[in-house]
Amino acid sequence: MGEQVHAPVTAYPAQAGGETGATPAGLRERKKALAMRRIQQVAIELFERDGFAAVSVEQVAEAAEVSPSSVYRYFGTKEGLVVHDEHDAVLLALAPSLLAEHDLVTAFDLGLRLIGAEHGIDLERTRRRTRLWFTVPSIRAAGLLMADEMTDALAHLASSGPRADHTFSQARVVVGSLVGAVMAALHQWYDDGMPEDMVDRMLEAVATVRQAMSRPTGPPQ
Amino acid sequence: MGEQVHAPVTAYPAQAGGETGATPAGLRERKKALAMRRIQQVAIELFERDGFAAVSVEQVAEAAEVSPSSVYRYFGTKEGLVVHDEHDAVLLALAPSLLAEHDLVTAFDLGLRLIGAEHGIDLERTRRRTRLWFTVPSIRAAGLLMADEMTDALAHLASSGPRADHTFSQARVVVGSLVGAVMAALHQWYDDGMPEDMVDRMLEAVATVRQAMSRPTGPPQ
DNA sequence: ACCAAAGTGACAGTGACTGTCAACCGACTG
DNA sequence: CAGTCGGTTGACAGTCACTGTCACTTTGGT
Repeated sequence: MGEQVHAPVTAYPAQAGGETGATPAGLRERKKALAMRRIQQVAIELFERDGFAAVSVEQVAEAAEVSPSSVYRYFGTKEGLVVHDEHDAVLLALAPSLLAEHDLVTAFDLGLRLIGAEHGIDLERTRRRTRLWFTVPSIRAAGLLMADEMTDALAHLASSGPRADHTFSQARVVVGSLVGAVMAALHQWYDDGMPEDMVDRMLEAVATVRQAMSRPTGPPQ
Repeated sequence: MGEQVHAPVTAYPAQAGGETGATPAGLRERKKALAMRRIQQVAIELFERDGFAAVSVEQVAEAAEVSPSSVYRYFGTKEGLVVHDEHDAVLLALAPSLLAEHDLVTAFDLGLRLIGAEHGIDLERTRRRTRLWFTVPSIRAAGLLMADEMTDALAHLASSGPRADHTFSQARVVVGSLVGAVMAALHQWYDDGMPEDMVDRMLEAVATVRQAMSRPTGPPQ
């Protein structure tokens, strides 16, 4: 029965109709997307100003002029207000074509550039969200769960397409390690004061892993 | 004020005195460790039987003959009852010596074997906890947060010791990718019905990453 | 205009989590 | 062995995240 799940982070409620282009067609969806953006904006500002714990979902709802019910419908959890990322859907939509033309690691590299560019457009927003990410444990947990689900989704795509040169099991491991590396890079980027080179950090991380792992240091004994 | 943090997972309350050998010295600590083990055992059984959501912390406390306050003091959150792992402290304690004698990836490999052996001793318990891990999103989130903190801790150790051939930044990325790979392997192990070869799966994962990442596929264009 | 479907807000209820405080117990002092 | 000191425990009260439900409204198609 009642229990604080903290979970349905990846339940992108707007994903229903299966979008293709940049701007959705339905007027209904557009309004929803707009409302979500406004609510998230308001929430992040309140969280940064007064502290995540000190702001209740009800306050966010009031400030955004919607009911608490709607906040939960849209974002699932309080943490979802911060970690929900509209660009995730874009990446997921683009992934198949990337994977059709490149090998896994290269496709990941390209996807990273794309996503990074999106985030670079509103870097200040990205900074605010990242600050909350590393400041509030429960937000980080929710974000990591999202990353985990993304890993799974990408591994599925990578192992199901035509050019798939990995089994699902292998793809999962490779994507998992890539995501792990990027997460670490994000952490380092945050520790360094979040300068403008976020994407470069992440790409560099992939390169670092490549180097460290390619050293032929077999299992000992 | 008042907020379900889901966080202090890595707060090993029993770690206070800085243990060295296998069995702690203080009688007080021993009782605490024993109580924690009993509580966790009871909790996991109840969760598996009735479902995580259907069992309240109060019920766990009652079944384990302690107060709810104590449960929270020991495990921090309801999820902590599942994800808390006594072996983590062991790994953390052993890591410095491993890192002093081997390079990062090799040390990780060895640590994996050790930890894996510990878990192999009570494989059924490990299976039960893993099942809950992948069944209940909030538990997975808590576990991922723990893994993240472990990553950080290991990266620190790897970059601070004498033999450190990585900066903290590099070590963090490498460990991050290794942990990511192992997590993916764990997921795959679960999907395959959790046979006896858990450790081998994880080691294989590291090898897979090594191979996938060593392919000289530089950034395109 | 009419209708079916989907979205919205109001409401009540559960339980996870926090902070506090008095009672208590194990560990060292003389 | 008595004393006492620091940390541990359990009781209690309070907050709020989250769930389920339902009447009401809005939207998109006829």
